[in-house]
Amino acid sequence: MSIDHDTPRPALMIRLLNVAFDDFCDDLERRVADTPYSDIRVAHGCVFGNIDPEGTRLTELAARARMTKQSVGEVTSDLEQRGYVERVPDPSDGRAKIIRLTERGRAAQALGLGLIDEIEQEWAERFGAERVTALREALEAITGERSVIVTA
Amino acid sequence: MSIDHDTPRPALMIRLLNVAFDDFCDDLERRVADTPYSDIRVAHGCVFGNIDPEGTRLTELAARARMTKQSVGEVTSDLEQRGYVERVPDPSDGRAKIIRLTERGRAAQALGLGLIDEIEQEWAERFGAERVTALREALEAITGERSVIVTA
DNA sequence: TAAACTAGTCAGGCAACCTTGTAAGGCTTC
DNA sequence: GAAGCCTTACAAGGTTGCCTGACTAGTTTA
Repeated sequence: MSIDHDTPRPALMIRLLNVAFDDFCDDLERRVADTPYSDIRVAHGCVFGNIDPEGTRLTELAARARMTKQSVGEVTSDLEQRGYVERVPDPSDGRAKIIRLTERGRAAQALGLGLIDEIEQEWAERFGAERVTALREALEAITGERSVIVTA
Repeated sequence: MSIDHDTPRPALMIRLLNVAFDDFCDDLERRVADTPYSDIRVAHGCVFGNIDPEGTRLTELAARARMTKQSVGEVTSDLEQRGYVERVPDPSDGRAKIIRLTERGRAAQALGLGLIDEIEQEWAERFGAERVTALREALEAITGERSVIVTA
């Protein structure tokens, strides 16, 4: 098996996805660094991006984030220590704890989600709104992630 | 600052990109595992995906992969040990070495690139060709990665 | 009320990156 | 043609962000 090296090859899809995601993360990181919450890293997103307003259990967070409980637990401890979340016992189950945003955590979350939307907005301005809409539509179809229903 | 929790929120763009990329990697990993090159991991792609047919210097590979020379050097050593690439001295520069695919490496590369295209193809069948075309078009525009010109 | 299950934590590990430092070969400039 | 600076690669060691496995404590089921 060999490859034709004379015809220019379209970029590999895996690379396109990788670069796009990477660029997004870098951009987000830079923006977060310019806020009062500069100690937050992209990895913290597994909590901020999946937690319900009334709080969420670790197991549930992990499932949503597609990560292990241990990993999310670590991130949670870090956020707890920094004052962004707190663990309170779940009244309905003695084993469980509810992870809940603190006031500071809520502010940071709102700001972070805003920055994420801001970047998408800027992509639309720079590269065309239809293009970014099509991107979103395709990604939603492929990943099966339509919308996050966060009900209070 | 606070968030409206009653209106369902569209999925975050960063999550869409993350999940899509992750799914792609997982799929690729599974497919590679069913080939004679099952010892290849996605991280090896920084070499396979950026190397020229006549070979490429470490520094150049690192630049294309957007990684440090050290990281790519590690991956290269690993691939070298497994017999996929070899380091030969660059005749035009005594300091440099050219990283070149072995016969086995070329076969693995061809197979891997084929699998990547195969996944994109299947996405097109499952989710609609126009959708995947639009996805590719948008990603190319956003990342600035139009095509890989690999000339022999 | 014992067995089976579930929630969370602790301990340990590993891949994939990074930074810093060193050595050797090349280019430049006087 | 030697001094000084850049470039190429490598070596050592560290960090991040995940993972698996083993365990404790509480809950549900038979």
